[in-house]
Amino acid sequence: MRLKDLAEHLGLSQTTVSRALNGYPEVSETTRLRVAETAARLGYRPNASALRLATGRSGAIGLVLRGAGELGPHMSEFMAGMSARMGTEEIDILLITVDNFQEEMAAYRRLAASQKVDAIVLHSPTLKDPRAELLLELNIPFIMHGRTDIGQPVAWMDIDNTGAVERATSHLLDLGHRRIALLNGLKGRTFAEHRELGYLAALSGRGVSVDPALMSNSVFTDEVAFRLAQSMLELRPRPTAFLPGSMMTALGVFRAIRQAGLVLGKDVSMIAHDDVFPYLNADNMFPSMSTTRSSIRAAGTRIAELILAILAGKPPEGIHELWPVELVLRESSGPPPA
Amino acid sequence: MRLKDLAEHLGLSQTTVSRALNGYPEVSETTRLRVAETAARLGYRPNASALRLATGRSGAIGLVLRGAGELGPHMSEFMAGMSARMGTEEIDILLITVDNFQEEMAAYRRLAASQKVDAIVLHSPTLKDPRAELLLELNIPFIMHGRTDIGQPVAWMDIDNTGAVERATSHLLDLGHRRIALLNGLKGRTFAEHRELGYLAALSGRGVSVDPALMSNSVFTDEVAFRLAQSMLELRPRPTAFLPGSMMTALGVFRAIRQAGLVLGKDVSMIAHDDVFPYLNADNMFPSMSTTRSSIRAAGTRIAELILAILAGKPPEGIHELWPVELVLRESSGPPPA
DNA sequence: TTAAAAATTGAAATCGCTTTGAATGCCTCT
DNA sequence: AGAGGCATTCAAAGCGATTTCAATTTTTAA
Repeated sequence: MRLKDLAEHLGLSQTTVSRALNGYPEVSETTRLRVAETAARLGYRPNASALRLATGRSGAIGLVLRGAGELGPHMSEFMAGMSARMGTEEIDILLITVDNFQEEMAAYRRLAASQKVDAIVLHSPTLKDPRAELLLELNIPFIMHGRTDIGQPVAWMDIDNTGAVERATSHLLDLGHRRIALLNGLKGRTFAEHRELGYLAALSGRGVSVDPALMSNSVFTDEVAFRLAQSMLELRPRPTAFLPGSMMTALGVFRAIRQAGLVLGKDVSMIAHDDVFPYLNADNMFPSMSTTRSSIRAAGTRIAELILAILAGKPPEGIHELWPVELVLRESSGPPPA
Repeated sequence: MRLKDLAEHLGLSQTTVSRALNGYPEVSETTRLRVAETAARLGYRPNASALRLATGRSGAIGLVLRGAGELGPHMSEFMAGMSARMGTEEIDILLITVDNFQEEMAAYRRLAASQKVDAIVLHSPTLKDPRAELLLELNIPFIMHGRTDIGQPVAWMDIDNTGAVERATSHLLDLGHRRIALLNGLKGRTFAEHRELGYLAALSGRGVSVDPALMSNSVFTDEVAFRLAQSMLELRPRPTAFLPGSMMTALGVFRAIRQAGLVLGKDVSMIAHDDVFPYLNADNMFPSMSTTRSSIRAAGTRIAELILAILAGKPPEGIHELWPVELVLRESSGPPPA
């Protein structure tokens, strides 16, 4: 069922039918109703490719994932959030996976040249992210989940990682902890650097010296965290508190603590960063987990909203949004053992 | 940079340039080379919308998720697998989320009418899945991850859930277990029904009676599993073995076992189904986890391959693929306590 | 040397929509 | 009654590619 068929069926021209369906004013109310009714009855939907070609809008936004493994729990929550918002509009999400940095850059060039997407979501930025520079150069609208500093203004939305870790660290220091381990994300990632800043600021604020052995950078998986925590717990004096960068990491640390015969919340404290996974509730753990909390799904929804705003004409360079992070104290954090 | 510009730049017609780029035989080797070189140098890429309109192929395959929450660890692994394969081709994945069954059906109708996708991947089927009937009626190619019985042949790829659970259950029975708890997926889902079949077959094969209190149906999350296992462990006589349907479920059961002061692998045995998550390794758990194993990511890759085959003309009704499931015995399973 | 066949190129139609510019009919006003 | 204005409608020109069919040039064969 093409527009042409529908028009013939109605005894009208394509022009009029198109206008009626798209809500243009120069169509009489009676025809509009008749057209709408018939279109609905016959299940007419404009051909997506034709519509895109005619309007010059692809009606899609792109998300490029590096290494397929990047599609983990964090990313899928984020996407769920984006998708929930985009579903309402007629915009869909294009998922592209690449194997490395080179391919990622190539993918952006391809997306731009083929005009497959109207905008791009950039995530997991580094401090000076060349991808942002490329997209700027390619002149394709984009928004960054996170921040980068490339000398030119870009649209971004981020959470206050520095503030979050600073508060958590300060709280532990207030409780009397002096050996606090930070299980951070990969070196070079903006969020990890920001968290480190918060950690260091809190320590130096109280005049506590920094022990590099208590700082690690890695991916956020149960397993890696288990090993890291395990070896840290062998240090003497051993750390009395942990700051795992994600809930997955927290699970690994938790295991290491138990493995060492220690009790979480008594012998060792922990404040994890919680991106709020529906299937991993900090409240329902034993002991319940103290967290710095910020819903990554909500972030996805917000990013989608901001993209829509950009596509509607809002200047990207003005879009900067920093979300505060909650500190939720539960049973896993307490004073250090005497 | 449009084809027209490129053609003018080369002093050739659009026809010839198009042919040269698409590898048609009626173009001299020298021109082809010249065209290819220039196109690469100028970074020409055909406009995706125009190409789609002209060829009638949308170059995308659709994946509809119900309730955004469906985009959990299983789905993202599956998608990672699909995406890895699709990336090689010029086919992208369209992600659509809907809120309920009605909307899902509507989404398929929309996809079909607007010709936004060339094919659809159907997942998490029920025993008689109306979505499959709809897609058949809409005459849009699709493949099902899982199985359904609607009286007409559809393309599918599935793992042998029945066989997997039957073997795991039989093994536990052989070890002497008599009270074996099955933590199954949602009632009505084909995979869950198939697993139940395997469970029941193994029990009746050894003349062991079925206790409905040891069978549950739920989503696969840590939390729910924890509660279910906790209440099952209060039964007397209590179960001596668990069959959790996923690794998330296994973690919850694990917690419940420890919470009850019992030791996994000694007091209670466990064989979990492992979909192979890169961040949750059965081998590295303590104790290491016995599993029935089948990579859901590999399944995604295979589904992508089968879709490509269908798009290339292979008749869907002949595509049926049943993957065997490995039984990997590790420390979490042993004989019941004396 | 020339006719026929093969290789190579191009003009124009096509895909299904939106949108511009023109046309039609009907009022209203003088 | 005729002109100007408004509300509707439509024919046709894009959008940027592929593909059909025709035209031209080059090879081959007689």
